[in-house]
Amino acid sequence: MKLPSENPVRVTECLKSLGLTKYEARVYVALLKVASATASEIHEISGVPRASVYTVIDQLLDKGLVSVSQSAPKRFAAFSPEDAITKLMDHIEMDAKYARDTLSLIYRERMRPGLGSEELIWNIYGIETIKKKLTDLISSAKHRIRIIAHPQILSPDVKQKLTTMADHLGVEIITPQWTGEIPIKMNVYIIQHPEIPKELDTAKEMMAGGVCIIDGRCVMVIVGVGEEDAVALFSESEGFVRFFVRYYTLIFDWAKKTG
Amino acid sequence: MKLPSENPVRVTECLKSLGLTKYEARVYVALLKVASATASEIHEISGVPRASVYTVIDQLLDKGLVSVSQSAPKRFAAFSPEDAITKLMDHIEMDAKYARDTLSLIYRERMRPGLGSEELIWNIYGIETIKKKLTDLISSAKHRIRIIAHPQILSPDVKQKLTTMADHLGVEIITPQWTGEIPIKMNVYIIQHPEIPKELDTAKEMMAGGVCIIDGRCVMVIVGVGEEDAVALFSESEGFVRFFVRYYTLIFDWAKKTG
DNA sequence: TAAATGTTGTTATAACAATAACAACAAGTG
DNA sequence: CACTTGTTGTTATTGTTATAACAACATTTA
Repeated sequence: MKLPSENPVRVTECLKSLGLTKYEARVYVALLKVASATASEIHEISGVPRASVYTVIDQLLDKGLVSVSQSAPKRFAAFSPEDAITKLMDHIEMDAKYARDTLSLIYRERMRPGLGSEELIWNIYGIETIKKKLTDLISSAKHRIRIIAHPQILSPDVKQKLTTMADHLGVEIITPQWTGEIPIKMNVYIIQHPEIPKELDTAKEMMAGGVCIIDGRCVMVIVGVGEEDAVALFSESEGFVRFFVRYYTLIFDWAKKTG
Repeated sequence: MKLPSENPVRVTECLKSLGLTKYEARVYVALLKVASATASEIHEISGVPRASVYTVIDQLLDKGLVSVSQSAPKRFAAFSPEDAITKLMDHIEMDAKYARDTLSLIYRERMRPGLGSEELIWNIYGIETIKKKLTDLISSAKHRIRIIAHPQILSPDVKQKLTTMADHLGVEIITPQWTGEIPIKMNVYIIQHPEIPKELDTAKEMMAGGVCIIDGRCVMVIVGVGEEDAVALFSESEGFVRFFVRYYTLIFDWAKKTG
């Protein structure tokens, strides 16, 4: 298989996630390199077995990615990548729309919004999912937002949402670092090297991520913030919330005393 | 499997084309119906074997579509369809972008643009592909566009493109029907019930679709126009073009005579 | 020219990989 | 004890990949 120096495996994998099989992807890519080709030539360029090329071409014809000339021997040609990718994506987007519409109906009909039972503690994995959830939580606040946060957690989206919310409810943030201007209506406490009181030693690693308390109603605790190990806990459980409100209050008082 | 009355198979198929397996789709849909559920409850709602639910949930966790509470027994909950579908689509769109960029480089490096050898006659399948190709051809005209077309072929896109091109080159259209206003610079000949001269009887079915001649350089002949049997022929072959230029001229002269 | 060789298109079979489906077991709970 | 939970392993199914075989036709060779 003679593909150029861009990563052939990666482009094949990408085409696979657009709905092509490995052979379809390889044949399509091979045809992009030439004006037209016979099945044997496609076999030589792509490495797909010659006898299989015919079946694969039929599939690509069905998908509208290639065209055939009924010459002897038959010759085949690819439509442009722009057209082909657009065509594949249009189909996927239609499926996505149907799924979204149908599933949203189901989701709205269920008993209760949110993550479920109040007494449970939920694990949320993945830094993007965590940030998304955090932004959603901030948006849902009605009275007060209290945050202890490592700067990595304070993404532009999160900061922007906090700034917006600070216009009509209390927002307090304790962080070792804040880049940019502090919005007028927000209370930001910057602590460069927070020393945690000894009695809270067991919660020391909590400072690596953050604690976000919304309305004294729910809490999100961000424990790991790496790309692969990003984990957050979320709960509406009274006990859980109480623990972290106390924790926050302690840190907050201590932060006010030291700076 | 107790899914509601929307087509459960269809939504599962749509989720599969977004990258989920059948079991993943079923579990995710099941979780959308409840605030949270244990593995046994998921099994009862979705029909996925209880022992398999655990593996499937792990996969959905990796994909960020669900969340877990480490209670006893564990409970699981779904993120909203909007978030989930967006997440899946973002990933697919990244793949599409990479594929598009990479393949476009390849495509531009090949020897010759277009559908290939001039002497070949290319089959193009699918009404949307045909319309797209037709629009592209119209765009590529340099001197003159001559069309015999059934109204079904004259989609808004095609008409718009023709109107644009008519501003700086000759556009002639013979059609049994034209909806809307005829653009000033375009020559449109409307023939309500075209009677084809006897000697052209063999080409009678050609009138069902159309013939588009670009610059006397290439021709596209649309033969079938149904959703399933839409086929067009395209060629830059001199002989092919000559035949259809003659055919067009005959029809054109005859159309001018009969009004 | 006939025979040998090569090419094309089609069909069938085998192998492989991923998913679906099922079975079994240990530990914990009521 | 029966039931539930979580885990692991095996089997069955399906779709894709890979290979083999053959007939018909085209080209080359002797």
